[in-house]
Amino acid sequence: MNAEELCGQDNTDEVRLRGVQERLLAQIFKALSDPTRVRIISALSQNELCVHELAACLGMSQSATSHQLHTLREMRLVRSRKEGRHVYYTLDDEHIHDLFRQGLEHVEHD
Amino acid sequence: MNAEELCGQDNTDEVRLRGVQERLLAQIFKALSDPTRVRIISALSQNELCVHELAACLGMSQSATSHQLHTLREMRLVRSRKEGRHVYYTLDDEHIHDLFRQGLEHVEHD
DNA sequence: GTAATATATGAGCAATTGCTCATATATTAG
DNA sequence: CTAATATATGAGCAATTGCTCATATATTAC
Repeated sequence: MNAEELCGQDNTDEVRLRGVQERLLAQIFKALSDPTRVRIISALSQNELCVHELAACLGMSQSATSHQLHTLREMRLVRSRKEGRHVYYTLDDEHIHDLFRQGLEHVEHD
Repeated sequence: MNAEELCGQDNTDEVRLRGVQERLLAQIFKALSDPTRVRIISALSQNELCVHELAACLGMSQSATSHQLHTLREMRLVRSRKEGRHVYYTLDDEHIHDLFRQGLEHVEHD
């Protein structure tokens, strides 16, 4: 049995696609792999918040919060909406909410 | 509105519990945040495999594979079973399988 | 017994990361 | 206009991480 068969793949295109998906998946999980970012997702799963509200909520500096939001925005896990001086953040879509909640369930049932 | 209210929490015990859960959740996501580990989970979601089979499948050294399996075992995402000289790994439970598949769906629908 | 095979693990190192600090930009208040 | 407020971002630094290399342990083959 060769390595591809052990991985449960025989079609070359499928293997390539799977490889791309695994990298993308790792990126999403990576975005969720930091406690601060999980707390941000957690807070945003309940309220739309602007940066300085989030910073207060996390007990972190404006700069640190903004940097993390930048990361989350790049990963398309959050969306921002500008209103005057404020920039309000929300979760980008229901998928993220679901992934977060399913992870939380996993933690709760431990 | 104070910071706790912005986080959607008013009860102190709830806040503490939520904090613990967020850390645990970040740990699980962290374990899934590396492409190599995602590939391991992906492979194990299809077959039970021993270390050198996994190494071949990943195209990585025995040592690197074993180190990553150690991490995954510590996080209780995989389980090992010894049989003679071989140590066979499987996903620890259905929850991990579900989390992996839901993440994958998210990637596929992008 | 020795040799070969399978796995685990400590040390070390380059790359990445999450913060701080300083600073830039943008909007509102006076 | 100037001052205050809200956010973004580059530089830098300490901590973490994912690998390699060497080596230890365990099992099987002879």
